Amino acid sequence: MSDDVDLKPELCNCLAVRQAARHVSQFYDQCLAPAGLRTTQFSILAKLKRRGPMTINALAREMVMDRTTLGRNIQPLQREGLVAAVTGSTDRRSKELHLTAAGAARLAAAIKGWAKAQARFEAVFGAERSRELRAMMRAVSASELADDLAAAAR
Amino acid sequence: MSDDVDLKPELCNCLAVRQAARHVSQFYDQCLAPAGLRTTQFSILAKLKRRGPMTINALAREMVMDRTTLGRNIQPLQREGLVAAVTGSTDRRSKELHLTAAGAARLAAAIKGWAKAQARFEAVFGAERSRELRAMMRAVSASELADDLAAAAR
DNA sequence: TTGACAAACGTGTATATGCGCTTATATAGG
DNA sequence: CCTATATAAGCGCATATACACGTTTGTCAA
Repeated sequence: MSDDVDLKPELCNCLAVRQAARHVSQFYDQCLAPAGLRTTQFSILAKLKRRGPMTINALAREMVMDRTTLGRNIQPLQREGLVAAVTGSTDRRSKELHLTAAGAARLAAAIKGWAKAQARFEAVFGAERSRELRAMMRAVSASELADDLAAAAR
Repeated sequence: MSDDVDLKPELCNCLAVRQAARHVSQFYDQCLAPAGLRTTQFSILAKLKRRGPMTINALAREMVMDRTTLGRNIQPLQREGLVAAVTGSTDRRSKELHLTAAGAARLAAAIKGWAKAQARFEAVFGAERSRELRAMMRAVSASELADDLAAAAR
């Protein structure tokens, strides 16, 4: 054997998911651009709409996103007045993120673009296959990959 | 009906893939960190190893990545001498990316970490399911989502 | 030859991503 | 009450991502 491991990039699960994410993100971004939102921003507003006010930590967990990443992602939204961050009433360390009226309006305006992207995706990929894809992605997002790592470090 | 579209983030194909990509990337990044490489960097070196010297455009296409993104991603690799960029011999506009000896060495050192990540992923997710996942992701990456958009703009 | 067009790449700008470290606040134990 | 510890969030740093625009170079036809 020439190498320890035969280096076939097409076997890398990480690369596969990242490439797909780039491709899909570009498409959804194009569809949302007329409304002045990126996909990440749309997701944040949609979550807040559906779940109501949440702290940064809680929202970050739901988004499968680092806390500091979310903290930075809300900055453009705050600047535009789409999201308001208020100090928690019971815990003054925390900051509750609220969807503003302007935020709800922007979200409503963007839904057309999102629905278009979604429809196109399912037309190309198939509704059933799309369901399978989402289920698989959810399983990946929920998988506890790093547990082993922590154990090995001990 | 309350809304034009019922706003269920769990139906968004884009969000599902992005979240999975974040989660998996973090894990692979942790496994590659001891070798001093990010997953993107590892992918680039691996591609160059397997395919030989390539131009920025060609490599970007293969990575399902914007040309300018790749151009910036190779900067840290150039700085560390892992990749060399030389002006194309036949076309002086193009730049051929070459894996250096140091780059090959770094790649070899990182393969252990990658194999560990890969093994852990397949242990958690299953080998067969992982194959399906990669096939699905490749299909997504290859799908021509934006064609419609260009047609609609006409 | 030269001028129009296309292709390859770089730059400016903005957002996205996460790690390590720090600060402010809460909570439990003594 | 006060201290040790845990938790919420911010900041510095570096990389990742892509669009709009500009520059250089190649190509082809008049």
